[in-house]
Amino acid sequence: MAKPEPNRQQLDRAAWIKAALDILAEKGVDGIRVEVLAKRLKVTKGSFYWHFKDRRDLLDAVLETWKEGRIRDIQKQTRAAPGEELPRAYHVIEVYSANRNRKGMMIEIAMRDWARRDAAAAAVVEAVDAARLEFGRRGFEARGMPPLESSSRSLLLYAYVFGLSLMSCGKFDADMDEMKRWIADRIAN
Amino acid sequence: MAKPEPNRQQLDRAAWIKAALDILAEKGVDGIRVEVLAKRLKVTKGSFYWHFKDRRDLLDAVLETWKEGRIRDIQKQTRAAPGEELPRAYHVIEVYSANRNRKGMMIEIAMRDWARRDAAAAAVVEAVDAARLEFGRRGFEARGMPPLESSSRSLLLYAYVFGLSLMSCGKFDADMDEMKRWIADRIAN
DNA sequence: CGCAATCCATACGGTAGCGTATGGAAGAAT
DNA sequence: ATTCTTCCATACGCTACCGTATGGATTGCG
Repeated sequence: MAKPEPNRQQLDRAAWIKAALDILAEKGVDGIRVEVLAKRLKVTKGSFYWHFKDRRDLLDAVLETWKEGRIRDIQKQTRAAPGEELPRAYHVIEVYSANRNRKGMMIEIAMRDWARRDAAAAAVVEAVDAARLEFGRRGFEARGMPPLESSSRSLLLYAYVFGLSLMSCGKFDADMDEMKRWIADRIAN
Repeated sequence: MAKPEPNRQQLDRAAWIKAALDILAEKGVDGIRVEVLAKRLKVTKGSFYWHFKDRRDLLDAVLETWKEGRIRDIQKQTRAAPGEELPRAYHVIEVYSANRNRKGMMIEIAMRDWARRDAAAAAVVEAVDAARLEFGRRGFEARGMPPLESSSRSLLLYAYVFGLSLMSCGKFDADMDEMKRWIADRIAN
């Protein structure tokens, strides 16, 4: 009768996708190799080719999974705290610019590197970026800022956050925290 | 007597490094394969292993070449227009955020993705970033801004520029140019 | 129990790429 | 002219991976 998922001990697509995301964070897209994943999951690729048509099938599934997750995150935040747009801007900077959320940030970078060469990945990244920018824009507009300024601040915010994550992830200065605070203020106020 | 370079018709290290940088921009580090480069240069890998010990030797040379080029660019700009710090900030944003300099931007991204997994690459990227940030900081300080603010603006400027280049390279909005102008103003003034 | 579907292991052929070994061509040195 | 150095071609073995084919094990179901 094809019940959804009663109690599955064996691997399913989700397990492969999760493993693929792990490697994506570590090694980039080119690191996603089916035989490597199989070894990591303690199975052989016979399993893989049962669940997936080929490697590309997995990659598409990874893209779709990541996209849905990011979009859902945005929607969650949107519903979460209406009327608290200012602290939210700081929070975004906090979460993404720190060494916390390291893996998530790694995936972000890998995704964008991937998007340079893959049309499907580019489309996914673009959709996620659009959603985030729109989210940020609404936050600033809710504080009474005009449309152009809101869009600009939103773009500045996200570009800054991602750009910072690219900068070697190291510290350039002892006053990094103060600098970050100055910048967050500059963007949000 | 080993004269430096009278008139060389054959390939030398520089040719391989240049080809490697081309592929780096197109496919990322993992795209740099010696047999692929050889085919592109119309030779066999017999040539490659004459000029380089192994693939890693080439990668290190690529890193060193890129690093020296970026540092030299900074120094050139530093000497070029002292006293014109404001238009220079706009110019940086212009040059890097546009679709011009596309290949250079591609290499920047590939380098940073590379730096996630390779210590040598990370060190190079960090050195280049440090030089650029210091360059920007001096620019703002020359306009009379205090140290912390200058450092912060410099960091914001570069993080924004690189972050923007990650955002799918597509347009999110019809008013993109106006937004960029607003942002440039926000960063520089 | 027997049967069928589900999920995985094993084995195979094929390509791409690394690094080595060796020979050959072309010019420089003597 | 012979020899030596420089630079590249060819051929080889080896590993990592992809995708397929096929058989085996387990589980739900009649």
